[in-house]
Amino acid sequence: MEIKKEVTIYDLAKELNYSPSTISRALNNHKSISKKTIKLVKQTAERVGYRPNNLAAGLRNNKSKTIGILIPHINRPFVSTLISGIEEAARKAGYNVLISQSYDDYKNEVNNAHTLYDSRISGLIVSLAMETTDFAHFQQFVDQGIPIVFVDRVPKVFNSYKVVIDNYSAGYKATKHLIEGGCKRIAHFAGSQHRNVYEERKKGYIDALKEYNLPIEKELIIPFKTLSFEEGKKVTKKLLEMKNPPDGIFSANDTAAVSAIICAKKMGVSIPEELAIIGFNDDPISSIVEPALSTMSHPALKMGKISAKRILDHSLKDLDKLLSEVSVLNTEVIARASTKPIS
Amino acid sequence: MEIKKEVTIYDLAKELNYSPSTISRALNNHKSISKKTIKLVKQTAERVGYRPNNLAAGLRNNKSKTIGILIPHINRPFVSTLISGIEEAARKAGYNVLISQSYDDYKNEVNNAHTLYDSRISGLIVSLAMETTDFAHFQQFVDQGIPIVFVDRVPKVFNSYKVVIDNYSAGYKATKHLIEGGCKRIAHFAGSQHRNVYEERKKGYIDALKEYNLPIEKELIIPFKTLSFEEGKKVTKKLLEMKNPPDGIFSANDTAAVSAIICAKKMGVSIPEELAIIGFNDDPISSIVEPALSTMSHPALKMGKISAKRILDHSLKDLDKLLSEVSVLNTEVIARASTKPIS
DNA sequence: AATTTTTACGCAATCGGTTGCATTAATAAA
DNA sequence: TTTATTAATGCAACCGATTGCGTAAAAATT
Repeated sequence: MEIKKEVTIYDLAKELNYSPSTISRALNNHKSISKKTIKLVKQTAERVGYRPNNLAAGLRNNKSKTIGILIPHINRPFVSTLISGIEEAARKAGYNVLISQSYDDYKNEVNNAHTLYDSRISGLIVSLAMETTDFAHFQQFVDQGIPIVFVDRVPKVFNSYKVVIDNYSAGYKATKHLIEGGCKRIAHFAGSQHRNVYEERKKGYIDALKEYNLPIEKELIIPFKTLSFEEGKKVTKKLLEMKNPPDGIFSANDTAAVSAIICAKKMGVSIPEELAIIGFNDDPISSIVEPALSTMSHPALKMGKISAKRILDHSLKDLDKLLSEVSVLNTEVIARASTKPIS
Repeated sequence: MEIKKEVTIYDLAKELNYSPSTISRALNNHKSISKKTIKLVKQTAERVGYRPNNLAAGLRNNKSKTIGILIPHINRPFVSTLISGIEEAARKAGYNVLISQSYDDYKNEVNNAHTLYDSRISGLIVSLAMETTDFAHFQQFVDQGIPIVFVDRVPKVFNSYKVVIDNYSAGYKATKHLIEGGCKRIAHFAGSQHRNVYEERKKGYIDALKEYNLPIEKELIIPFKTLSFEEGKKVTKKLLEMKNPPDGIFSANDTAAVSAIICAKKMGVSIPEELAIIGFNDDPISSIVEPALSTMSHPALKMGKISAKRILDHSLKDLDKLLSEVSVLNTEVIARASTKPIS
């Protein structure tokens, strides 16, 4: 199988008796090239099947029109929708999207950051691994003026773009929703306290309890490792076997919340009467489980689009300036059958 | 903000008094470079924070170590898991992964194929858009000897790598499962007949009916556009309002199947006694819905890994030769509560 | 008509690795 | 010791697009 020779701007130049510079400028709509020439060049390019070589352009510009994504796991509803939003915005702007998953492992995150850097991406979108506390692997991007957008799971200290929801407020709202439904003993399924999202949700939970003069009980605040289905079932079983079991659960994600519903039902505990449950994320399973899970909305698509936009707009900006813009999106309680109506 | 000068192999060359060629070869473990030199070069590279420029290497080699993915929608369980599998295998081999979604639109698919080509990917993994019937946009890859792996939704005619499940057999098994549970009138939620997956599932369905001497009734074979939740509800309602409603449904995906369960329950139809339902894919919702949905397994992660492997191994192969290998994976009935046990 | 400005384009260097073809030094074989 | 090999490295061209600077021709201005 012979490989066809690719057509380059040099071929176009020869064909049209122009210099490669003119071809290049014509293809990029450079203002110093006449409309007529531009049209001619583009038509010819189309006709002969010219395709630009991003690698060559990228090398020359020292940056490819590519956004890199570094997330824990692709195959989770929130993340895949986030990526979808990024991809859509990026593609509209003529950018490609590189993905990599850390599997919530710090070392993978470091390696992937380097690998993405090697492709001279023009921006990086990151959702941190569960236990990442050191951010040196992002420094090289900063050194090169490459914008970083942290999304959802963001560092507290690192100076950069951030796109988040108000997790504190969300935790507060979720807990308040349970309280207003009549819950007196509310357990919390908490994620890693290294991560802002889980730390803040927990704070919101605690402050809501305080607000309503409910006691904060250590044994009702369960630290999870991964907020998985299995973990959720185990924890729920233990909780319900307590002499004084909780009458409400605020879970930091839907997966664990759904497992709680299933476990509680199996144990004959009625939902929401004996145990009200609210989750987080509005995953597809949350509206399918029975009773349907009340949860907090999580605008994944929008967060993705905003993140991409931050990067796309970055080059237009005064450097130094707005490098640390934080976008905080709103979330709301999605009340369904797993919690009681406000009494 | 000043941008730090990046360190290149030329800097390493100067630092170590070697030529750039030697540095390059050392970094790539070329056999003609002494172990000592290799070690020295790599240590120095590490120390001074050298990072290779993929764009430069890619330009020279006319191919970047990158796998391109072209799928309809990222945020679907099957697809995001497929991507996860691809990403994992690719990264292990030092490859990056570019993603793009067609949104099941032919024109997007064409554009994205070109855009991915522009990045000189070393292989393309495609799951076709719903209505794609022309494959000219893939020709440029063939012309350049760039391997294409079609996965799940594959063309019938295009000569290329393919990774699929045996959809015919799966359709047959699913239908047989319903029949053996006692169903006599089985409806089928069918997808676009342009796509192998849906066409073959339907054939399997039909042949199973024939096998068991059940009549094939046109009005029970429902052509869906997108197999969405909304579509599923509408169709189910109509079906159940027939004078002679079906007692079983084989849906070509889980989304529509779950919607059927929910709709049937709402209408007071008992599942599986009056209506047995089996879906396809084993999406997370299928085990959460009540009654839990029987479905066909769909080895997304494995399909992803195999697809990536095809591309990674491609360069090792005799060209011309095995360019059209087809990998067919097995699927099984996952029997749950939405179908009756074999009688 | 002479001068200035604008328009439209070309020249050539550059981005950072890679690699075929030397070349030199070191080792082995004769 | 001489010659043949082998090992280790350097030279220089190349990949394809971009862009600062220069220039000729056309248009505008005086």
